[in-house]
Amino acid sequence: MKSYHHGNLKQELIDCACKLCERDGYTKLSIRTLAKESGVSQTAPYRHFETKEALYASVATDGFKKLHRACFIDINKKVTKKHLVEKGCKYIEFGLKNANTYDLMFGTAVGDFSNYPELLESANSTYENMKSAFSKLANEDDEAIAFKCITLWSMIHGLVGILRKVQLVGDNYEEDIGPISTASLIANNLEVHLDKVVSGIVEN
Amino acid sequence: MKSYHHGNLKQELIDCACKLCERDGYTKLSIRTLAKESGVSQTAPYRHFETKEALYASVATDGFKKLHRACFIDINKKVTKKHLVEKGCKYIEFGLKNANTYDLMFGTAVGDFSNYPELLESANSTYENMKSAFSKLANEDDEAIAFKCITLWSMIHGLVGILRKVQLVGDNYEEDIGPISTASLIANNLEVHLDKVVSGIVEN
DNA sequence: TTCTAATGTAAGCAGTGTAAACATTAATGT
DNA sequence: ACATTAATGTTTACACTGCTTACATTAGAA
Repeated sequence: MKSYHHGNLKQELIDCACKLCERDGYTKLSIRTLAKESGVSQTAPYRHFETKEALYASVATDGFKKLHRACFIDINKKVTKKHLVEKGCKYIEFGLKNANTYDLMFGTAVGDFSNYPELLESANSTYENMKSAFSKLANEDDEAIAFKCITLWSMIHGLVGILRKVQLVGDNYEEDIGPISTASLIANNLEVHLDKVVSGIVEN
Repeated sequence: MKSYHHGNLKQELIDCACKLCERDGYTKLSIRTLAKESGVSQTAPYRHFETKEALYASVATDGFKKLHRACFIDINKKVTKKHLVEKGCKYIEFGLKNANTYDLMFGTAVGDFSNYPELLESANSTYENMKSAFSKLANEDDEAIAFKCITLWSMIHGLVGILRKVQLVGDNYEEDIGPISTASLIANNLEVHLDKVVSGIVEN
């Protein structure tokens, strides 16, 4: 016998949404199927998410938290260039392995983050950590550091987009040197590639 | 008196779709409103676009053609680093000023470009031109050049994404030096910023 | 001029986000 | 302990969507 109240619906909806968004892309997700999945009426989710965008925001928040965990640099220990390279790789890996969630995080599905404080906070945390890391690495004023952050962040973020777009997987780069094959090369030597990039940013 | 056949429906639909996609974002576009706009029945568009994705593909194709025009470097003349910087700026400007169209071009709304040959071709043309430009600039093997292309392209593409995400417009960067304000700084000094980036890529 | 392919329409299905009115239950204040 | 309220769930319904099917009109080739 099933009780009228679910008990933990909100979290279950989020978990389920995260899974489905990542599996099929967020465009395929419907509130109705989500409700069905949790064995609840079609409109029940609206008690926990005012709009579909709010649900997206929760999924994106979850994504940013995971990204943060993947890229976190411990500021209390000594920070080296290698840390930035390594965590940059982790970032890119996250973007490639969680492509659909990444779209939700950096696309336009959630319009204004400031409508969702938790999303805003989780989205900022990764950036803040990166900024702190650069601070520890070299003693510079805030502006210079922010500059470096945005430069590196752009590079990394752009690589995720481009590497995805050229659909590299399983490509044989020996036969044809073009954008696709080169993307494979980069993807398979991410660390080397990023090392160059980070060097260029750090040493300037 | 209106004739049964429209005469130029396909092109009119594309034009209208481009306009609406850019104005409201492609998610807001419906085939029905598009049909209404052209004074034609709801299902008429399906004679020209098998699916909505096909319509998106046409809009994206149009976008890539415009991008190509904005970034084209004449290969027959001498190519300099300055050209790359300048056209890089144009690229970013295009991405920022046509943000919604840009999403369609680089997002996942159109899944596999190879289903739309014209789209594939227009999408490649910019890249090919960039590759040629790098070739003229320095005599290197194809792999090295492709590497540089992807590096620059990623940087530029990433900047579009990041600059958009931090909503820089009208931001006062004197009061508070943080990520947003720095984005403004970069956006307002794109050429200087890109010059550094391109230098790093060219001279290595 | 006839036939056919291209292009248009009408009607309808299954699915969507979400609003409104109502039902049940958990939480709270006395 | 009990009444009240707020939270959470259901039902019903509206307006909208992409797309299919069957049919109508007409332009262009034979």
